[in-house]
Amino acid sequence: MRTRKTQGKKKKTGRPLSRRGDGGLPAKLLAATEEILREQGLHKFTLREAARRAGVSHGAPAFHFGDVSGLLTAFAAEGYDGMTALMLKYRAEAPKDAMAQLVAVGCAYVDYAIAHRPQFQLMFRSDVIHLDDKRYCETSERTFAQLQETMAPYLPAGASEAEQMAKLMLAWSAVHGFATLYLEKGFHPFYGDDPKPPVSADAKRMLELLNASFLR
Amino acid sequence: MRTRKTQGKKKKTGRPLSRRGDGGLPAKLLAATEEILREQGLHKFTLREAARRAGVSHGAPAFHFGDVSGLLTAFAAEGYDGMTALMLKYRAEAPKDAMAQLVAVGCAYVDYAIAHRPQFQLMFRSDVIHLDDKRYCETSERTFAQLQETMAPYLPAGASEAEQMAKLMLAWSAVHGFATLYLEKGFHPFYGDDPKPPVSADAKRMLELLNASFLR
DNA sequence: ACCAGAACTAGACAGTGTCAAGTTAAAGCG
DNA sequence: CGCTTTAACTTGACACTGTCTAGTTCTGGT
Repeated sequence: MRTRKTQGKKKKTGRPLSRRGDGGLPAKLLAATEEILREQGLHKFTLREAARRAGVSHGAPAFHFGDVSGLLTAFAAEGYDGMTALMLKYRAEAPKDAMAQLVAVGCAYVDYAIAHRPQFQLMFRSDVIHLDDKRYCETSERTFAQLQETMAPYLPAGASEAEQMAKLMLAWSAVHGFATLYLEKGFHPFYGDDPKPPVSADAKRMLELLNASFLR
Repeated sequence: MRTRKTQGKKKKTGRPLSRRGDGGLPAKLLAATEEILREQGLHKFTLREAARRAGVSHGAPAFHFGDVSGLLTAFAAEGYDGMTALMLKYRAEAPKDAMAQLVAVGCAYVDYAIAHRPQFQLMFRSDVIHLDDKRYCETSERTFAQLQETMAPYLPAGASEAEQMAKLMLAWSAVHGFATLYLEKGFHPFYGDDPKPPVSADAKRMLELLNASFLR
């Protein structure tokens, strides 16, 4: 009730922003958020530090995002967008058969998680995010839709909707669980303890295994 | 470096604890932690509030846990212990065949996560926990060992160690991912949106499906 | 020329984690 | 018994936080 967003930024002339800005303080704040999260982690993230890095006063973020959760929610939503984009990219580069498409989506999921670790973690941190945020819901559903779409060929047409949903959830669970454990527990099953191996290859082999043994 | 724990509490007579206590301020603090997390969630958890609920001054927790992360780490370690205990319980109640034992472990994993939601979430929140804490590592490894043990019959003896590890990880990923998404995203695949159905049944059906389609 | 409103700034407040120093009471020892 | 040590706290201080409220400045529209 306090997010004074007034209305959209689609007036002809664009908003003026006092003197300095080129128009994008929200964008700057989101960039600062990423910086801080990457450097210090979520527990050391601070609204005021974000404002500092964006070069504005400590009260400025509240105007655009209302809340510290508001800023983080927006950042998480950006994450879903990025992940969806990566899924589409991988799919476009992959062969058109069902298996390759599904692997592409799974790889994008894991790769994005690894490349944007704190953002990915934030995307599922329900205690710090406004789960009912409109943009957050939309972007998150769009990501899920990709998974659903590429899983479709593997869902038996005869089965009940519940059974199909379950299988879909299981696939998502496997990919999500892998990404999570990879990040939070430092698993590198195929390459031992070496911390910086081709992580993407890790994900790919995991997904191949998933396909080989799970999808019939 | 500041956790003045001095040495163990195993002197003959037991420590005196000024006047009030029956000996267990750490235990009280952990109980208070659980209470707060359950009521308010992690983002509203406060060392001082924990101290308040335990009836001590705001500086007291630092003496036993050094740090806010120290307290949370201890609480997370307790969580691994509880989960291990639940696994053993379910396994004891289940038939002795490999499949039933594995299902028991998986069920315990998910059931524990649902029954102790904030604790489970904390157990994997690497940014807020001291990952190198001794007790945390021990308990966490003990939990993992249960999974490894019950998965053993399903790991092909001929395969390389890496391949076995991968399969183990995949199973863990599936169970962990399911629990996580269940909690963070509110999935109830088998019962629609009804928020309070027999959650345990949800988990069981998911695991049956996992067994049926993943484990050959 | 004027006004409404967007996009901030500046100040204040209660509450936080951490630290240093002080306090209390029991344990150990002669 | 008196004396010292030490575990287990308490108290007070500090810098910093999120949020609120009240200005301030600048702009486009009329």
